[in-house]
Amino acid sequence: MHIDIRQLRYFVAVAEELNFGRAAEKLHISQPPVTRQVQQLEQTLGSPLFVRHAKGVTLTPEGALFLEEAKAMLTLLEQAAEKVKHARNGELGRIDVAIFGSAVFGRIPEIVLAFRRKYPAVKVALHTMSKQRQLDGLLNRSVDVAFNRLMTPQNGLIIEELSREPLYIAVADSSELAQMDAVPFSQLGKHPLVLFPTSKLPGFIDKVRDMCASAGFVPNIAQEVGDAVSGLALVASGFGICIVPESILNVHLPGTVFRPICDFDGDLTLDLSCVYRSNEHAPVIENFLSVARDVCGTAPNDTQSV
Amino acid sequence: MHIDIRQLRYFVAVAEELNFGRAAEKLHISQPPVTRQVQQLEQTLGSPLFVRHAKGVTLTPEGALFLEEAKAMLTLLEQAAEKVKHARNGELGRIDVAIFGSAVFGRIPEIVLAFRRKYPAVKVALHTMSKQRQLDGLLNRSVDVAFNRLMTPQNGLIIEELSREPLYIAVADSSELAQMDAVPFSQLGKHPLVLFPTSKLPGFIDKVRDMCASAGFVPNIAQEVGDAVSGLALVASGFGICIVPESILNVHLPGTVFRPICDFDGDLTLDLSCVYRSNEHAPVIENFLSVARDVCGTAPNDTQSV
DNA sequence: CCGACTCCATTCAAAAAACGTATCGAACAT
DNA sequence: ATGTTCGATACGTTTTTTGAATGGAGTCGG
Repeated sequence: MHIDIRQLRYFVAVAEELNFGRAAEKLHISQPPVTRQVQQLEQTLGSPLFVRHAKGVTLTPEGALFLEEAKAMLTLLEQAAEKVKHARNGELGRIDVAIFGSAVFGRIPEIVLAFRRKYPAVKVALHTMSKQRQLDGLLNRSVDVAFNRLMTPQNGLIIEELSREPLYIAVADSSELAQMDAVPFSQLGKHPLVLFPTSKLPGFIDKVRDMCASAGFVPNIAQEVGDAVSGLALVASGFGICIVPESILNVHLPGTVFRPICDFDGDLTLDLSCVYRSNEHAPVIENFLSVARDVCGTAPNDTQSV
Repeated sequence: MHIDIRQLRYFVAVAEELNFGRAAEKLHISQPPVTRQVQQLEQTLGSPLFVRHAKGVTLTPEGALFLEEAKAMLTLLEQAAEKVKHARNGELGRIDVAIFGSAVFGRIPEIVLAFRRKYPAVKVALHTMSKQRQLDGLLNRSVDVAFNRLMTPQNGLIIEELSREPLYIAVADSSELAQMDAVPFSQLGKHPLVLFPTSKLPGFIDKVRDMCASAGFVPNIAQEVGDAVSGLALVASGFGICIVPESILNVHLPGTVFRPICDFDGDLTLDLSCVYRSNEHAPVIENFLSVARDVCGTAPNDTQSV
């Protein structure tokens, strides 16, 4: 009643040799099983596949038709097995990567491009989302790798720093600060600050407050904006100044210039980290991480977890 | 070492239920065989397909990938069996039909269209060729059904008359014959005849000679032409007259008119027959023949064979 | 015309594989 | 701690598959 792969193999062998005996030889078995399996196949299909005559056999029209189908199935089977092997090597599949808004100005595009070049059969799905959604996504497995900054350690997740960017000040080119080669940190207290909202980059606002406190003043936070480009636009319009990581220097907005910060002996950098599940060892993800490390020139063990 | 259809079925069942026990129930077997077949499949694929945890199982990425492939294979298998069944019913496949040059003016297009409408999945290949090539093609199986006229019985082939057309005379409209409602047969001796060459329609020239002999004169064969339209063109140019079967009346060539023949008590018709192998019982061919008979309104037993 | 040969089908006993019952063991939940 | 759920394992039984031997139909050459 049921068709068997073996029946297909035997049938194809006979169809190719047009001779039961030689087919059996090719299959490294004796001839009777070949006869029986083909007979069985013919019975389940309800139609003879060969016409037997004294000198070998020939395919019936139905046999010729079924030969095509049988071959297709056998190759499909092999290809399926091959695909699984490739998936196992992380060369095939899909990876969901969560990024943050201004990530497109940094090294993340480089990473994705390098990965796509190395593993063209892997589908990379990029999702821009907030830090909290990234964490949720990682835990409910809708995200495999998340990129963000200033991550706080989290149960079951590994945070791996890929690079660390110095902070710059974005100022209007009409501003007096634009005249300086580098802006002393103390100036931050004397100008209105444009910052990213807490929901988008939690921790950054606290980091700025801490830095200012250590320098003995409180920042004058004038406005929170949703994304880096909007912030720069406000800066250009003379609204205030903005603290940005180095990658934002790739954004050339008329009316704004970037200046390094001087006269501060604390930490004036912002990290770029990737986050992934600690219990996950899918080859696709590991391959992606290793490409990311490669692009950023870091070793795989610069990690912190809980 | 080898993947089995059963393994695929069991795997798909488990993947759909995400539970070995329920899958076994659905398959109407006990649970251990399911476990074993899936284990075996995983081993041959070299990759786990499920992660087992206390409450059922979930698919690994490789498992999800292989599930798609497995389903595709199973449906392909069913479709293949279905196709064979259709081929067996003559609803699928290919048929090679040989026709003669001027057949396009007769009922053959009707037949082919009716067949295509009834069996849209069958590919009909039409080949225009000479009578001898038709016979060769039938014997070497490159042709399944041939249409022609005045066939002589042949070993292994069945000749079946589908219709019988009265003969007409094609004359130039400027000719005196065009004035008559019907042309007396005796007039054929008094005008030059345009005929088809022996190679294209063997027998027709002899038939004409015989008819003339029985009427007591010899025809004046002026010219042999390759096809009916060329013959009519010669007629229009005043070269002579032409004996044509009724279906040629569908050809409206300016300068020619057709007239029935009168005053002859012998046979003034030409047959349209189809020829096929007597030992062949492929359903596609039988279906085609039955459509041809249907279109021509003949019974299936108007045959002559050797 | 007859015997040798080729090739597919069948028989039958042995080997292999699949199955089911019973049981184990781990992971939760109460 | 105890019961429950669910997948894995052990093992005896049944089913299926296999191979060697044989049968039987058709073909070829002398």
